[in-house]
Amino acid sequence: MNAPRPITLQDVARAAGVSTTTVSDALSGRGRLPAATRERVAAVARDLGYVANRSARNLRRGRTGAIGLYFPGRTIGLEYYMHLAIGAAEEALAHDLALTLIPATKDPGRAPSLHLDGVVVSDPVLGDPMLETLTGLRVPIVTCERDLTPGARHAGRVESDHAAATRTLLGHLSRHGGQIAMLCPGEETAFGLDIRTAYQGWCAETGRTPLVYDVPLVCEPQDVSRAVAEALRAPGGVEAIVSVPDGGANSAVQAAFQQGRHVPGDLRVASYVDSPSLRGLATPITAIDIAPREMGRRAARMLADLLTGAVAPGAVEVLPTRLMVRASTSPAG
Amino acid sequence: MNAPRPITLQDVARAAGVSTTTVSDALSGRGRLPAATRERVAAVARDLGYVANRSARNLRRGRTGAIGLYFPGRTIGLEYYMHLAIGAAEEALAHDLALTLIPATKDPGRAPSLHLDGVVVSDPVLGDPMLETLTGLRVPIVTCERDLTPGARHAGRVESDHAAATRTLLGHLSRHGGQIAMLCPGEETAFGLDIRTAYQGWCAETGRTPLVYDVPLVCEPQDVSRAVAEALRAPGGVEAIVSVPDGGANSAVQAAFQQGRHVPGDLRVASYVDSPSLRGLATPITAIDIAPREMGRRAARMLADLLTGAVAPGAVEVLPTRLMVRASTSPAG
DNA sequence: CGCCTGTGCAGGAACGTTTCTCCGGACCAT
DNA sequence: ATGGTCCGGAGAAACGTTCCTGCACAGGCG
Repeated sequence: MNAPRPITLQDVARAAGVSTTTVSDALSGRGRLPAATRERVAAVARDLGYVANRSARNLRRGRTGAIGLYFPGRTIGLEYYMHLAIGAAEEALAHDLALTLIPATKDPGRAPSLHLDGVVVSDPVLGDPMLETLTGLRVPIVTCERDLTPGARHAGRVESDHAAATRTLLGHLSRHGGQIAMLCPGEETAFGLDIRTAYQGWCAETGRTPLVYDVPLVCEPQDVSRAVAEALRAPGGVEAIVSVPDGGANSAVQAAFQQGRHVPGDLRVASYVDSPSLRGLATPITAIDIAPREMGRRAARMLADLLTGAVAPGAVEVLPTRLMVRASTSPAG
Repeated sequence: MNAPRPITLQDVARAAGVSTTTVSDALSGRGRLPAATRERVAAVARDLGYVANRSARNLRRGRTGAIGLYFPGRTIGLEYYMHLAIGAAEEALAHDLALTLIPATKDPGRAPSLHLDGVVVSDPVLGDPMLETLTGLRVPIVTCERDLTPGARHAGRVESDHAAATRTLLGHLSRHGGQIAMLCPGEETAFGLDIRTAYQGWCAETGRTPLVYDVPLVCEPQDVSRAVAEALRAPGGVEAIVSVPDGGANSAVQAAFQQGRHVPGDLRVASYVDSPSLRGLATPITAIDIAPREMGRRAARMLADLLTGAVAPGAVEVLPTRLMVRASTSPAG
């Protein structure tokens, strides 16, 4: 518990018989030093167990050494965000940045106590007051998915091509020309909006009637059962159902069964969001891997690059998605 | 983007016509200053929008201003941890600390780049090499649940009384003297160990044969179906099944149904871990609320208090749990 | 009137880095 | 020899706080 005073640059300098400048330069790769000196100093530093004091470094550099991660409160719990957070933390650490969790606070007055070099905002929700608070920090912001707020301009963005993914999934599901119903969350996030729009576009192009049912992203089985029951009564016949939330897909299978439809024989069911729990079901469910961990990684990397200037503001990166075909939509299933 | 130079103590001092010492004292409540001066200086600071530079403060105080949060990689994804993380972040912020996510790293060599005042370790897993790495940081550690590592001594701990909760749940389930089967994760965490031990003790006391089935904390429906099928063949008759993982409870209900047992009429099913998804099922499932958010809060608070000296090392806090009775175990159900 | 205590504040030295500036010497060409 | 260039490195000033120390003045007491 009684901490031995940490080793400082000065300690290393004394031990190596050089100035602190030389030590700093040697360890950072700056300055004009012969390789021999660099190595000698580095060896001394290593032996002494020197580790730079971040506070001092940050003070001097005018940085904070940390980036924040914010996601809207309603949909926490979803494992998607957990993986995104871990991916972001890993990548941040690789860039020598700490990943600080930003809790949604009622009181934006406390926000100034956030002392960050930049912020990653995952799935900004239209109208979320925290967005304004974070913008008020006047640091670069990278969003995961578009911010639908009118006039919002952020330093960077990573997004998935949900429109393309939706069409791929619909194309995979479509077989006999029947309707495909979709259980989809609202339009207050780019995620929900893009999927919905793509679905409606696809329906128009293929001459189908859109069957959209509103469900929250964290949905309850009742919501799903009701929607499925209603969908199966639609004129023209429903040949497939897509539940956008991963938590709703299994409920859809169950609900279909209770309506006397067997999956995948009588009805195909897919989830939009993939998750491990879909893979292990009695009837494994087809879904789209939207790679949350990679999303977190890329966002953190982009923010880090934005901070060093390696990337110019306004950057946009698109994350590939993969359709994971499983028994719930397989002809053989 | 072009940042206007932030307001410093000196700026406030100049504007208020006092020294930086006075400003610092006025804002921090230290020193010998009349209330009038304090208020005047505070007003100036507020008007100028002064916000203290954390790096400088931390450097001076020899602190880092951040605490870390670590949870073992395998069970990430569980919404329990997400809520715990948010609770910890909220409480940390209230104590003017940042909550930094610590990703599990293969390379403990990079760990020194973690510059933290303390660490919260959630559900330490026996044999996790990161535990040693974190201990090597030589900062106070608060664990959520006991660390089973022999000889492990941490600065503080928050835990739930899983033994008592288990007995409460078993008492609630027991009705006709039949067996109660339990699907339980392993003994490499205090969580699994305590539940298992309490279950076995209870069985011994009530003259029952323990029926324990190993399932991972993130379990797949197959694991559960298999265990349920096996349990229902047990001699003496099974009157209830407990799935410790929340993700397994609904699978257990389904599996029981496939074995011709109706819940709760023919068989009662409960989850140990509660989660929102259990509440919304067709047959809502009884479970124990182990309050992850509060767990995160308490752990962060304890760590903060440990840092200020408000709490002495060796502190242990026990979190209350609540049995949430729902239709899956209700006579009326 | 002198001394002592207490009040209200200012000075200034840290904390550990980074980085700008500068300096001595070696080396080369004139 | 003289001047210029380059190399290897040292000095020292920041960065914005905190906090220890000290000073001036006021009032009370003998």
